[in-house]
Amino acid sequence: MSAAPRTARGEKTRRKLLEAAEHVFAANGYHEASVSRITDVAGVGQGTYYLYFDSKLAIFNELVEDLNHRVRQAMSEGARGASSRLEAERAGFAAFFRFTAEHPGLYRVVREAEQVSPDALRLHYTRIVEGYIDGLRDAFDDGEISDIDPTVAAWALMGIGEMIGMRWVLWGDPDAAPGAGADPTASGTREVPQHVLDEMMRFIEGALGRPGTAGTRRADAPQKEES
Amino acid sequence: MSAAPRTARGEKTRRKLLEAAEHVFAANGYHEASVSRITDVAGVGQGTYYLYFDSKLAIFNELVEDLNHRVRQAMSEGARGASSRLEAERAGFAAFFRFTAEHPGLYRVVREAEQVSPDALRLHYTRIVEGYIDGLRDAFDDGEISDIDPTVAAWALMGIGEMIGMRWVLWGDPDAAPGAGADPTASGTREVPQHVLDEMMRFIEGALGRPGTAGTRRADAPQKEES
Amino acid sequence: MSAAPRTARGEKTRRKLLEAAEHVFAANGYHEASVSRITDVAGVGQGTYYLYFDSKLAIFNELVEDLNHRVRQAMSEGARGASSRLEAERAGFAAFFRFTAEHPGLYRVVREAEQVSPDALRLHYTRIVEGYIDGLRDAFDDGEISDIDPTVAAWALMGIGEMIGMRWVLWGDPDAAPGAGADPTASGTREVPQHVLDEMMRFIEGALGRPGTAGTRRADAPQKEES
Amino acid sequence: MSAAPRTARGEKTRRKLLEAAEHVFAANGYHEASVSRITDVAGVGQGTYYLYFDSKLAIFNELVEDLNHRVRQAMSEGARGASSRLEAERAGFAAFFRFTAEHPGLYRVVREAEQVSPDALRLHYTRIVEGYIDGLRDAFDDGEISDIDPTVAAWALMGIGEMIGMRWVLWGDPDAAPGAGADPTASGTREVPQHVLDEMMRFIEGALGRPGTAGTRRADAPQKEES
DNA sequence: AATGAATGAGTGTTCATTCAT
DNA sequence: TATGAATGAACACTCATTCAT
Repeated sequence: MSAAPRTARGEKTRRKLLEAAEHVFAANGYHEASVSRITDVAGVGQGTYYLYFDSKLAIFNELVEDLNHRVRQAMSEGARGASSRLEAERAGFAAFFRFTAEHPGLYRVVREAEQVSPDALRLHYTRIVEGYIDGLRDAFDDGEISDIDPTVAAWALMGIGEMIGMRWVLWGDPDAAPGAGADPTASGTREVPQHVLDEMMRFIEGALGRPGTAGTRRADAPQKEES
Repeated sequence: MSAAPRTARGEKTRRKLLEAAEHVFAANGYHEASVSRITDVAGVGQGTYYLYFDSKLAIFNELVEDLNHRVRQAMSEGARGASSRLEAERAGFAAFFRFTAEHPGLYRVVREAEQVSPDALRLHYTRIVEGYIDGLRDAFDDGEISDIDPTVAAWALMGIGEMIGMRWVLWGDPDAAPGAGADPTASGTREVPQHVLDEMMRFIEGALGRPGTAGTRRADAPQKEES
Repeated sequence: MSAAPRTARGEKTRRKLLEAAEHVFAANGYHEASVSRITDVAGVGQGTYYLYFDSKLAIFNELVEDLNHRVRQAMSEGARGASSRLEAERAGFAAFFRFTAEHPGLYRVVREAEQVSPDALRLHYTRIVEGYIDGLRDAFDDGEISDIDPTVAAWALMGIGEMIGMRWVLWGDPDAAPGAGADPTASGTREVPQHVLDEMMRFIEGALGRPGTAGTRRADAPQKEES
Repeated sequence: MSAAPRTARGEKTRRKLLEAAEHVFAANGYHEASVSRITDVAGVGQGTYYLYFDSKLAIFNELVEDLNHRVRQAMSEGARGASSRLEAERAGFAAFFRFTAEHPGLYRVVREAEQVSPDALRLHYTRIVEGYIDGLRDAFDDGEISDIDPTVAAWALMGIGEMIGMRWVLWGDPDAAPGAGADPTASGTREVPQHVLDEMMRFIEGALGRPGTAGTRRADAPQKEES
């Protein structure tokens, strides 16, 4: 049975393990990572691991959780201070891409979570999507966007960000030889090109439409979140 | 070294292995699957596997390839006979969701490919995206959509389909108890609700804009030209 | 059960298998070699092998036997026509080294036989040694060498040839980096340097002593009676 | 990665594994031996093995190394206290044969090393030979032997010892039925008969010759070690 | 709190051999 | 006579987890 650390020393050990796990999972993916590699990197004994975590999965879940907090924080910080809804949206995406570029392992870890810990994955996406939904609701209420179902739109936005991020941040140069972009050790400093971000925003802007215009005809049938 | 089957019997065995592999990978994911599980399901000896495939990875790659052909075929068949570009688009997505519902393993396999065989994954997405790009180019040439960069738009569409599919086809009912949607053995017959498909298409329709305008020009092109 | 070939075609197939086996065993050693590699090289089906040989070991034994005939033949041919016993001895060794150089696999195969098929190994050495014994007996009878026990001397000669052959033919250049001489694919064309052969013969000549004396009598029997 | 044991318990386990490996390799040869057989004999779990050794080969190499130290030690201890060079030589050989008789696996292991770990084999022989070379040099300097090239002579001595040891220690009684001497489990208590040792020493004594006598005529061309 | 030693079930893969055709 | 398909036991090696200290 793992236990919460009861001392400052224990607290520190636990943090070391989490940090080590992030690196190891990011570099190798869940299955390639091993508990002993994590404890090596953390500089603690193998047995120590099980003082703080019940299993290999436990630390992974915690990591996904942690990553989720951090992306969302990065996104809302990025969006903060934007002068318009759309600008905020754009800044949020940019922050997301930046975070992905700086933590390419995030992507790997999260996508592998699908097989490893589906609940963690669902929670991760759902929380981000909830942020989008709130934003879309507010935007609609403020008359800035059309009456599109915010839940559907939010998941669409999630997908757009994920795919564009994968394509331009993780894979990087499109002309790279096959295999190159797949190098897990490739530096994650690639940026989404300005032009791509622009076009993506045009796409989204169009999608979300204009209030009181075409595409808003269903205002009379206000959407619940769920179908 | 694996060999292509030289006899009808061998051909049959190879097919049995591929089918077994699809089920086993779909149910368990790549890492949880084992070659011996595959050969058990196929009803052949373990050694027989290596007569046809060089490694565990080899059959996985072949499977991703195969799945890629099949989704794309399903999508273009679904889209065939549509009376308009948008209808075709919608039919394509519907076919994609149907395929996903019928082969939930597709999703699992393809997403895990990111860790396991990144090249296979890239090829998979890229091929689908290329189809989108072609369609978007034609649509633009025919004056049906705005001048948005087709590559960016195509990846956005890919993301939308992927995420909506994950959310509504694979996870199914949103109120399901956590864990339920993750059940790998859960039947894959869920459909994307009509309303979600509608809203998603509204989103896309808006995104791709109106011909002769920027995607954002849409507001000043009043609704009379609404289709 | 294997069978002797009953047709000319069968005879040819059997020979192809033996030749292939020689190459494969020589290149890889017994354990690394596989029956399927042999049949591949021979250009026949795997099943065909078992028409002619009962097991993997069977062909190995036959090969050792065959090799034994060939070295002995090479040695006696080499020695033929020598004008004196010692010259014959030297020519025999030279032929042995030449054979080893041309068939480096011989060495490998024979030495591995120790673990694989000890009887074959014993027979191999014993037969060669018997040749030495006969020669030594004749030499003694002709008053050319001392009265040393021919059996002991013969085994000593066997050891000398084997070790010198290993050291100078198989390992080749003494300054070669470790690992280099071990390369199983290294060409076996190295020769025992003249000087080494000379010194080795001096060694043997001294060992076999002078007729009518003990091997150790030699010092007081000065060189005038040198043959 | 294997690790050096950090505790007394670990030290003990490592030793148990090495001892078990010696027995198992000696009895079965490298290829027939299995890691699990070794761990069974050692009485530890399979995984434990890999705590101490990186591979099956690693323990084999260590064993050859270890055996090498032990034979050489046995040989120099055997030779210690001999009153003359020749007596020392004889005592060294006798010790070698005794060691072989007590550790028949030595032979098997070392000779199989040729296929398995050629570098280890070369090192093994080379080290023993170096001891011979030193002895021969000293003997020459002391005027006890002729000027024969010490390197060549040393390898010849190595070969003589090896072959005589194989013939009389490992195979034992010459009239034994074929197969008997090959029994890997046969007790290794056989001795080289007195007569054989005597004759072998006569052979060697003659070979090394007397200083300033026939057979030494090449004193004017002092030998370098290498041709 | 911390550790390193120990475990054993499980993995992908190989290969001598058999057999139906 | 010849074959290629099929087999399954065996192997080296890994790793999440447990435990005595």
